[in-house]
Amino acid sequence: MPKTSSKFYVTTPIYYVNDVPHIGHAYTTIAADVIARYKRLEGFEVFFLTGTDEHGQKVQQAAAKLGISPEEHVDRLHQRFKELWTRLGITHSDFIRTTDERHKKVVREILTRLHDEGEIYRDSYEGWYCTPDERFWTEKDLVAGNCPECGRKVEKIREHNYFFRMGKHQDWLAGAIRDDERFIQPASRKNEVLGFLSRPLEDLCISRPKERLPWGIPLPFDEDYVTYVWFDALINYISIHGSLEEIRKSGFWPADHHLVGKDILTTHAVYWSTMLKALGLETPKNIFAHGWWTVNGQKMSKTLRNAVDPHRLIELFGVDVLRYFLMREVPFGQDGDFSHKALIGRLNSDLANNLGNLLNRTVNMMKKYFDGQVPEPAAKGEEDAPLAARARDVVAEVRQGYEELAYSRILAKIWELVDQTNQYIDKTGPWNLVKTEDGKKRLQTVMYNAAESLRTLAVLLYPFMPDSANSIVKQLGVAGSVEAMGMASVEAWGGLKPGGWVEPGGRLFPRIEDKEAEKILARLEQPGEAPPRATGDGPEPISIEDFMKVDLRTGKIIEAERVKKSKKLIKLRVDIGTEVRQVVAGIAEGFAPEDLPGRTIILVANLKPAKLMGIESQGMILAASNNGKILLAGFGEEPGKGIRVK
RNA sequence: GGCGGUGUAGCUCAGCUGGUUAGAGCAUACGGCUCAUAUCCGUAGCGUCCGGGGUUCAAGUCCCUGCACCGCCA
Repeated sequence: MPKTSSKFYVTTPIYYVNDVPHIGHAYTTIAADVIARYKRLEGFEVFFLTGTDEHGQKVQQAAAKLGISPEEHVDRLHQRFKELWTRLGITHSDFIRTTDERHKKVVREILTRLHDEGEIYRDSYEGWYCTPDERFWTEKDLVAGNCPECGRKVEKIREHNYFFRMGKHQDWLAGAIRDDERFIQPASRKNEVLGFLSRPLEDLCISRPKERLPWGIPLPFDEDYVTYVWFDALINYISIHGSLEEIRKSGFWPADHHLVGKDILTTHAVYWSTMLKALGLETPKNIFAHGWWTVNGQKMSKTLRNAVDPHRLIELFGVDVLRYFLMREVPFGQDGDFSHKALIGRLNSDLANNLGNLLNRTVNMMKKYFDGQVPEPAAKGEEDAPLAARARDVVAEVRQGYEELAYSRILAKIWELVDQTNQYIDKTGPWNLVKTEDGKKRLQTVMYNAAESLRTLAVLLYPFMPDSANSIVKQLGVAGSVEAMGMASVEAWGGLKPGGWVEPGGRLFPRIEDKEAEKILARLEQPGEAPPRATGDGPEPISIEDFMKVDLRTGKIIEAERVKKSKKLIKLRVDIGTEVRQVVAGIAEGFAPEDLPGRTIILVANLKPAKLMGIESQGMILAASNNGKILLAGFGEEPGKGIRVK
């Protein structure tokens, strides 16, 4: 593997602090940590940056809602991210906040320079402004002439702002993206960006009037404005290194990987690349857009987040198990589904049965047959060469896998060595070898090889499961850590020094037996406890416009059947006049399916369809439940089908 | 509506430039071992490779078309 540079720079996005960290944040950060740890094992000087994005309207609003200042809000929230990273064993080199003076200094430097060079100009534009929402909309955004967000009236405002000449970069950027396989990954996302660039690229508005939005970095050349939050935020990737001059000298630019969620790919691929170009800096070598996690097939909601709070998962399963699951379950770049069931499956079969048991049986036999000392290899056998060959092959493919950030594939590959080592033990049969003198000679080699294989595995697994990897080498009686051994130690077979004393350390990964799994699932996957509410006893007051966004319709139930394997759910077909909807309702504890057809109910007709137990539900019916008693909302008289309810 | 993608075993997916009996993991069934976390090893089954048409000596793999789902943009 030729090294082009001994320095390696990887980033996560800086996370927006209008929300507490959840599994999605953890995912990106773990992915970055894995590659960072791997590169360190390869001997690179690694810079790994994460941080928080603390300016902008939503932060200001979130703070206002809590009745505290933006400063106080971001101070509190950024801490939550730091805490989680510590807990997840994240080895970032620095943590940047966009409110750091060191960051603001570079933002100002960049703005001044681009302004001086004419890359930023002042202009006016007209738009439709929604005062309560404090948002601008274009003509096309408007819904029936009103604000698409809240439905209220908008007014036409003419406003001055500053613009970055982004449009002129369209052609070279499209070319660069098209011609460089590595620039934007995965390929499917690259095509989307090219699609975006196939229509005219406009200049970017990079300011907001301070009177409207004070929470941001003032423009150095016009104090009446603050910097648009994205323009401010993207600069974090270089502001960490100091001035523009220092960035060039640092050796950490261009970045090797910007890991981002698919939702912010365009911003990075287009805004950021053109900003860099205007500054005379290279574009990053790679921007990798990963997918999103659903939870049990559903989009993550606040309620569901409660069940997949990273802290809770760590408490239940441990850091390494969580890291392993997230990296293994889904190819990086694709969307995936998180479920506790799948996690427990991975834990029990991959980690406990295959890997954990391999370590355990090996260490145990070493104890039993050699008083706990790693033996010197003695008599060779035909089983040896294939094992070493497999190890060599796996190491090579793991290295290749990192080139593409193919985490899931890397882990699958590593498990080929796990499997082969279990097979090796099985074929050689140490428990038979121990019975004869010749056999004992052979046994020495067999046990040595099993241990060497595990040592190799520990090195390969370290980026994903650092604590477990170090526990493996410790149990094998290896002096020193995996960090100290590095990838160089697995290039050739036989790096393990005989003579070490094994230290049985108990189960590396305890299985979660069925009964316990059931308990965990029952507790977590049912909707369960409501999430804590920010304020008051009920939801906040809403306007009549808010309410009118809900399309309530009368409907007649024409069919009802129980959803298999569900206690609560009934699948309904509801006639709302214009069409028949399939609706899954959680009312089975109050109604028998046969009692439902013919009843007129109220349906939320414009609810986004969702899948419950794999069945699509196109709406929700209104019902009240109290202590297990469920009543359907309805009418004293027959209103007819498809009537709007308000 | 425009552009792109996906549809392969019960589940999740791999199958590069078309070529011998279509693969992996999990799940299921059976067998073996006993060092080990009732673990491990082996064997087996199951697939109209979404439907239809075409190109070819040969198609899961290429072309056309239909259906379903998804993504980006509008």
